[in-house]
Amino acid sequence: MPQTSLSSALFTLAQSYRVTVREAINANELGLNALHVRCLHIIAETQHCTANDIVAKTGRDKAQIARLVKELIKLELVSKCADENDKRCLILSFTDQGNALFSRLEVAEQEVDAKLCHGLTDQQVRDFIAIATTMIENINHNTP
Amino acid sequence: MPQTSLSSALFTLAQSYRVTVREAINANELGLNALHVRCLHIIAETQHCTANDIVAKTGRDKAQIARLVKELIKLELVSKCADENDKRCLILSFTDQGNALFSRLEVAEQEVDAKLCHGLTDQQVRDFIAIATTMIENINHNTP
DNA sequence: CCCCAATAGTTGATATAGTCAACTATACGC
DNA sequence: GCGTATAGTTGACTATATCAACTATTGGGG
Repeated sequence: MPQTSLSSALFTLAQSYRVTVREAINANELGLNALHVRCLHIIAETQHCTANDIVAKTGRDKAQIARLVKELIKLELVSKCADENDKRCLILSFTDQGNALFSRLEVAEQEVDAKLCHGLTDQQVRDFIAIATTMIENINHNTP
Repeated sequence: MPQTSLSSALFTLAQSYRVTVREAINANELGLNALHVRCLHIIAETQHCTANDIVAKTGRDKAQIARLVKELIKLELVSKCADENDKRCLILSFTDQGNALFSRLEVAEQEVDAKLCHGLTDQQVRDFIAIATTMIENINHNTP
């Protein structure tokens, strides 16, 4: 069935994406969900990453992030250690296991992305991301 | 912060969208969530709409839809009545209240959409929807 | 130096959303 | 009529998300 409106396209896509990522991830027996994956990405790309950084970048509730991080630590993918200068800050970093898993994860993600972008040109994908980014900014900034 | 990858753009957008719709809807004191809204749209645009139609169009679990519809009925926005030819099918239609609310809803949605699309051309929005639709098809169909 | 507002993180309680499986009632082919 | 498929409902459960209260630390005035 064709999607006509912006809202239904977005909504359907988000739902489908969530399901697909979950399948891909379950298939890879990693035992993680899409938000775990986002956290891992953020930890990977943020030097000196704290829970608060994740909250800021995801826009999620800090309680949710706290529990998520706790799970990652219990899975021994991530470890935390207090910042020397500010002991309130707990810096998150990958364990060896975490690094290994993250590599596998990147492969799995590329597969999902490839599937998602099947039949689309690179330019279309770039445009899509650019427009999505604009929309995100529109939502976040113009909130009068 | 800039969104670079497809997955994070999608994920962030879906999240932001959900929050914004919820705000818009709460602000309008309608007491409905985004899925309620989708259901109302589907009921509006589908002649002879059944719960099953909603399941098909949303891809959600039928249990979830059953409960959602029950809520809409309790709110007296929608009524259901058995099909004469097939009494298993319960056809959903708006009550007068439902019609009135749906009109208000359309206005609220247009505002969200307008905000979302601020600074984008009509062509960009059309392209965006088209690409999103392709992605949805990619996910749903090529599932080998 | 000590108090205090601000910040980082944790936790409990609760709400919302999504999933699975079993069940009822009707319909249709044979 | 009988089995089977279909529409919808329900219960039990899991996962996600949110709110508010709490601890521990920090840095800045007085």
